[in-house]
Formats: sequence, structure tokens, C-alpha cells
Amino acid sequence: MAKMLRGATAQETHSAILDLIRSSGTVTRVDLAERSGLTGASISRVVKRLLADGLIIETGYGDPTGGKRATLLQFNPRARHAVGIAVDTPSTTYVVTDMSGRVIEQLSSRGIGKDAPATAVQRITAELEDLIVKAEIEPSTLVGVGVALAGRQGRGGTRLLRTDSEKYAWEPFAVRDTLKAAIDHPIVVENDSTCAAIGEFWAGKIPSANDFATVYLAAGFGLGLVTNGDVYRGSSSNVGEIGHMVLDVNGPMCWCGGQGCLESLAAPAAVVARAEQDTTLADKLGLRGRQTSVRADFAKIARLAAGGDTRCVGLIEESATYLAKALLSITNLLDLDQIILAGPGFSEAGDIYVRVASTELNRLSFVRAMHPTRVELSKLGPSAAALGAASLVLHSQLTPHQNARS
Amino acid sequence: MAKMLRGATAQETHSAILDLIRSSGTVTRVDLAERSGLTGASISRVVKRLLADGLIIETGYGDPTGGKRATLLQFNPRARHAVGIAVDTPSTTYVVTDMSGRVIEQLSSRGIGKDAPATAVQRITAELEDLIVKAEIEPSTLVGVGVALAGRQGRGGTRLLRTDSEKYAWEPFAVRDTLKAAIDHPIVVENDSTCAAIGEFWAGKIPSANDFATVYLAAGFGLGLVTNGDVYRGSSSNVGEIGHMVLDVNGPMCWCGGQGCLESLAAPAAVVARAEQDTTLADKLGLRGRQTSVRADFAKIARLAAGGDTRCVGLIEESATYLAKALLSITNLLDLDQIILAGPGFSEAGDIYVRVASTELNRLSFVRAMHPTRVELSKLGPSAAALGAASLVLHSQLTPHQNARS
DNA sequence: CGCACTTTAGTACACAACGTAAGGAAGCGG
DNA sequence: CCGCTTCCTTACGTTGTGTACTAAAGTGCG
Repeated sequence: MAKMLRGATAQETHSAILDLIRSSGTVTRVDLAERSGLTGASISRVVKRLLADGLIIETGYGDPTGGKRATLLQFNPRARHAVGIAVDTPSTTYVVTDMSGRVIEQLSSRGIGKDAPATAVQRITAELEDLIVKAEIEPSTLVGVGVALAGRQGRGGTRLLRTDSEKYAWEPFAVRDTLKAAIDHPIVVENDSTCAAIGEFWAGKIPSANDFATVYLAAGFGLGLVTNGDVYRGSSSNVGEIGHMVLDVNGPMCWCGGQGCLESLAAPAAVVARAEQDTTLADKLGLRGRQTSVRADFAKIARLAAGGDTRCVGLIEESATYLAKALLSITNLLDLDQIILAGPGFSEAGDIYVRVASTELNRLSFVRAMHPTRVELSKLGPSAAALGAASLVLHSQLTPHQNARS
Repeated sequence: MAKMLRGATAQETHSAILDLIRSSGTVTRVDLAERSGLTGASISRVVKRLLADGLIIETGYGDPTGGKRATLLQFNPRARHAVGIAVDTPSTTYVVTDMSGRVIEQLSSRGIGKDAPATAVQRITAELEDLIVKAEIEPSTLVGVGVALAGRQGRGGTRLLRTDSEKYAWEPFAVRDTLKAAIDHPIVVENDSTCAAIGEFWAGKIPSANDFATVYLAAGFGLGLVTNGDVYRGSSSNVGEIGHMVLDVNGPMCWCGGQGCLESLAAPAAVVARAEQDTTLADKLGLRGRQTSVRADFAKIARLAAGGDTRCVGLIEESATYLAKALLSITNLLDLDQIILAGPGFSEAGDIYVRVASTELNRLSFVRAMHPTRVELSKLGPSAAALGAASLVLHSQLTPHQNARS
């Protein structure tokens, strides 16, 4: 129980200024002075240091305004790199990115499936080491490895890895410590929804002042929250379990023990189950008679919906309507002005979800009179979680503001 | 767009240390050094200053531990005072408190009813001036006036005052500026739910590290959120509109345009409406044949429920069950570990709400395996909002950490 | 009861980071 | 070319914290 103040170390100021440059794209020293509240003299010193570290570069001169033209400053994306890994049941995705979120190198392999945590993590470690070598980046520019997990945070910082995709069983496993022992770089572990959120924040150059949420859809729904330029983690780092928000008190029983949960009404498994009821559609999709995965079946339905198939559009719209209701509740609760939809579940028919949710929010949200609530599809694509995990490392190492934890 | 850094001014450190003393009750300098991360030398200097300002006092010596006994430090509650006003439709409550949240002086008058905002605020100003004189506090110790409103925050800092309690019509009115022009003290305006939350935080000596929510029930439900020792306000200061969380997608239409909202299912008006369906009960309560207020009728039902009347217990439990579902969703979303129920709506039968919500959360919440989610009744009583408004002023003036705004 | 030891509280000085003030550098316009 | 504006840097003062040391106040054992 120590360290809580320690006033404005250089570290802190540097990271705050770097964060301003990150979110601004291109800025001048004068802009920075104005927006940070520091004087030109201080900015000069900080910028000099950031230039020396190679974290930013001078890229030209601004428009003349009657005097000396200002030097333009930009983030230097190639100064540092990070690795992001998204571990999920069906697949594991690895990316090596630079500071702008651009993918330098990537790799996909099979997911944890029903492997024991120790087995899965061991394989991941090996693949990770190979990837780092293959990416041919200067080792000193690698700031760390971020891991996005579908699991949850347990007591004492232990991550719980899911080992059985059907029954949602979690098993305590010290993911971070195990990886840390094998890889000599900082390791950051977070859930996939939070990673997706920080990925949008970083790659989308979202200013630290904005509060927004990212809905991540893989097997189920999760929500990542970024407020005041930092991840909101709650009292035990288990924020964002929206899959069991109650949308229908008289609805169907959910495995969690509740009734009418978002997940049981709108998750891929629910959509697929409804499709199976429709024999014509089920035959068309090949859902009957053979063992298939829920994710693959859902992707098929979503693809047909995106193509305009009436019946499939109906199924996806039904799912989207439930999600929209949940987002409405969340928006009223947290007064958000931006919600981003990310993850593999939205890759095929994300537009339908955006349309339905957007309409609903702007029809019913309480703050609609003050400001619109924008609903957007992630621009990061299907590897949003992996990219986000990498961004999380960059964020926590380069612009830690006041967030501890590593 | 300025001021954002300015590293560790004396102000900031002083307020952080003061906040530690506030939330600790009694501490020694050594404790403070350990918990703040500062060295004994710095604590010595800061404490000297706080003692000189009269904000804290030395109250004796700690237990011997083999050396010189430590001097005990405490908050000096009488050093500063604040006024809190809760403005609601049926009544307006004024309190003058010291820094511990103890009520020095209070006053109740009629609410805004259907008065125009200008008329209501003018009357409040006059009553406020009388109260300050009557309280006989040293003017220099009055740090400001806090106002808790049921209304909402509009564009450009204007508060919206509700002018018609039945139709939920709001009218823009610059409450703060109007009061500020009349009273020469800092004025802080917030919604009643947020005030109740900060009141619990302050009077309950809750440490800044804790995240918790307060549900405030008057005409409808509202939620105030305190995270990281400060009020969470969202993007337009309209956090906590939980009254229109969707609990039943197929439920009854709500005036807001949605279906199955918490408010339409569980608010006092809904409970009273159900009671009116029961002719025996309606007669017993005198609900029929004369013009009565929803709030008064609800209070009657709640009182009978608290007394054990089976039918009324059923009605309240029904309302509590809906609220519990909403709290379940909120807890899963925000990973809270403490929820406090406050406001006039809970004064009669709050215990029933606590029991039902507590049971539901510990049965179904996703974090229950990691930590319990405590549901508690406010200890501040029916004037929670007014007390909270006063606390908000004390908080914003004495321990502003990094929150600007005034 | 005295003396060594422990713990708390305060002081003196060095260091770090920001602000102020002044001036140099680069460009504009007459 | 020269005055003027704007950008950027350097030199120095202020503020606040840490380190090291000292004073004060108590404990406990011989």
C-alpha cells in the first residue's frame, strides 16, 4: 500500500504530451502548449526529449500566420512495436503492430479448444517466440506483449481460462505469470472486450477526454469501457459482463440461472437455434444432420443476411433488436456518446446491428436531446481483439497517465 | 481549452492528504506517509499547513509501539460548513452541515410544484438567505451551496427544471447562474442521485479507492456513480438515468416510448396503480374517490408492507424484484462491490428492497465468486439528497483531486 | 534509575519540473 | 533592408519532494 502521489514526474508529463500528439495526428508545439496548459518553455523541453527518444518526429512546417511557421510534430509509428494475441476457443490470432496500429506481421493458429490451460499457454508461448523472430523488429523497440482472453479475472490477479466451450467452465490459471516466465518483455492480460475498446481508442486516435464503449461479440457479448483516457476496470477487473443483462424478466431460462438474459436471446447460439427451428432454412444452411460449430453456422446466417436473404435478415434483426435494448439501457446509465461494435460476430452483418441499434438509441435514449449517440462498426476488422491487446501494451507503456498495474 | 497538467501543486497534495484523513477517521503522520507514498518530511509539511488552516486537529497519542507515541490526527468537522438544498416536486429541503455531514440547521418548505423555474428559484434564494443567517455560522467557514435537482443537465451548463410532475416536462433554466448572482458563495448543481452518492461517500467515510453506486428513489429511479473518489458524470453530465432500463421487451408501453422500462414496472406510480386494481386494498388505503398524490399513496403502501401486511409486502416485493434485475444488470456491467439505496422512496420499506436485491445479486451476479456485492440502505435518512448536495460542495472545494468544474 | 534503543517529528539541503522573462530564429510585408 | 509577428530556446527563479540528519519522546532492560 504505497505510491499514490509523487507529483508530476517527468514520466507522467511526457506521457500526457505524447498522448496529445497521438490523438491529434499532427500538432505544433504551440497547440500542445495550449491544450496541455503547460508553457511553451516546458513543451520545448518535453518535445526535445520525445524527439531524442524517437517517439515523435518533425514532419514539416505549418501554414504561415504572419510570423515564423510552426514545426509540425507527429507520432513516429515505427519507434516502438507491440505484439497482441487474441486467445479464443476456435482460434488464436497474433499480430505485431507499430505505434499506429498498423499490422507488421500476423499469424493465426488453432484456439484453445478443450486444451488444458497449461498446454494451451505452452503452445502459445512457442508460437509467440517464433512470431517475434519472424517479424524482424529491433528487440529494443518491442515494448511488450498484450493478451486478449475471453476468460475472466479471478482473485489475486489470476486469469481464468475457459476450457470447455459448451459449458462455460473456467479454470484458474496464472496466464500472465506463465508467459512472463518465458518471454522477457512486459506482459499485459485483459479480456477481449476491453482490448477491443482500447484498440479503437488507440488506432482511432480518440482523444483521452472521450468516454466510449465497445461491444465485442464472439461467442457471447462483452463490453469494454474507456473513460478519461483509460480503461475502466471496476472493483475486480470484471467490468462489461453484459451477456447477462436482463431484457425480459419472463424470458427463457439462461444457463446462468437468470431469465431473459441478452446472451440467451441474442447471442450467436440463440440465432442458430432459431434457424434450426426453420426446417427450410436449416436445410439450406446445412445445419441438420451433421456436427457443426455455432460460430460457423452463425457466420453463414449473417452472410446470407448481409446478402439480403429475408429470413436471415429477420433473424439478425431480432438479435440486433435485443442488443439495441441493452445498449439503450447502457447509454441511459452511462451517458455515452459513442458505441463501437467489434469482434468476429459483427464481421458479416455488422451493418444491420449498427442500423438497428442506432435507430433505437436516437429514438429513445434520454440524452438524445443533448447529443447523439453514435453507433459505429469497428474499423479494425476481425482481429480487433489482437490489435487491441497490442494497443493496450502501447497504451500502458507509453501513456500510462495515472494507471498503475502491468 | 487549457489547464490539464500543472504537476502536483500544493493544492492537490493537500487535498489528497486531507481526503486520506477524511476517509480514515483517525490517523498518524506515519500512516499517512505509508498510504500516500510521500515521505515523512513531506507529510510533516503538509500536516503543518492543514493544522494551521484548522482543517484537521491533533486529538491525542497512539498506542505505544516501543518508541515515541504517534500524534493522532483527525478531521476537524467544524472548520468548514456547507449548505445543501434538495429541490423536488413535493418539497424542498435545506440543510446546513459541518464537514462530518452533521446537520447544524435545517428547513423544509414546499416544492416547486408547477411553479415556473424563475419563480421557484427566486423563492429558494430568499429561503436560503434566511437559513444562512439563522444557522449563525462564521461566514468565512461557509464553503458553498450545493443544489440537488431532479432535473437534467442541458446543453451549455443549463439545468432543466421539471415544471409539470405528471407529464415530465423539463424547461431549460440557468439555476446555477441565477443563484450565483444572488448568493456570494460557490454554487454547485447536480442531480439528486449523484448528490446522494457523494453524500454516502462523504458521510460514510468511504475511501476514494472504492467504486460504488447509489440508487435514489423519489418519483422515479436514478443512479449516482462514484468512481476513483470522484463523481462519474459521463459525456454530458446525465449519468444514471436507470428509470428506462429495459427489463421486459414485451412489457407495457412507457411514456418514454419504450416498453417494459424499470420505471413503468417498479416506480411508486406503478405500485400505486396496482394497488388501485385491488378494490379491497384501495378502499383500505383510501385510494379511491379523492385526489391524492402518488408519493403519499406509495408511502402508505410501503408503511403497511413494513408492518407485515401480506398484500402490500407482495406489491413492494414485486417492485423490488424489478429493481433487483436492473441492479443485477448494472453490477454485471460495472463490477460494483457496493450499492446503496437512498431517497424518500426507501424510507418506509427500504429493508424489503435491500433483502430482495441482495438475494438476487448474490445468487446471479457474475462477480459473486470473486467478491460479494453489498446492498445497503442509506444511513442519511430522507434528506439524503440535501445532505449529499452539501457534501458535494465540501468534496469539490476541499478534496478536488483532479476534478475541475464548479 | 540510568542508558541503549526505537519510533516519531522536524530541519537543511539537493534535485526535479514548471513558469517567467528575455532573446534568437524564421518568416511576412512594406 | 527593416520593423513586426510568431515560434522556439536558454537562463534563472519558484515550488514541492526526497534524502540525510537531528531533536524529541517514549520503551524496556539491567
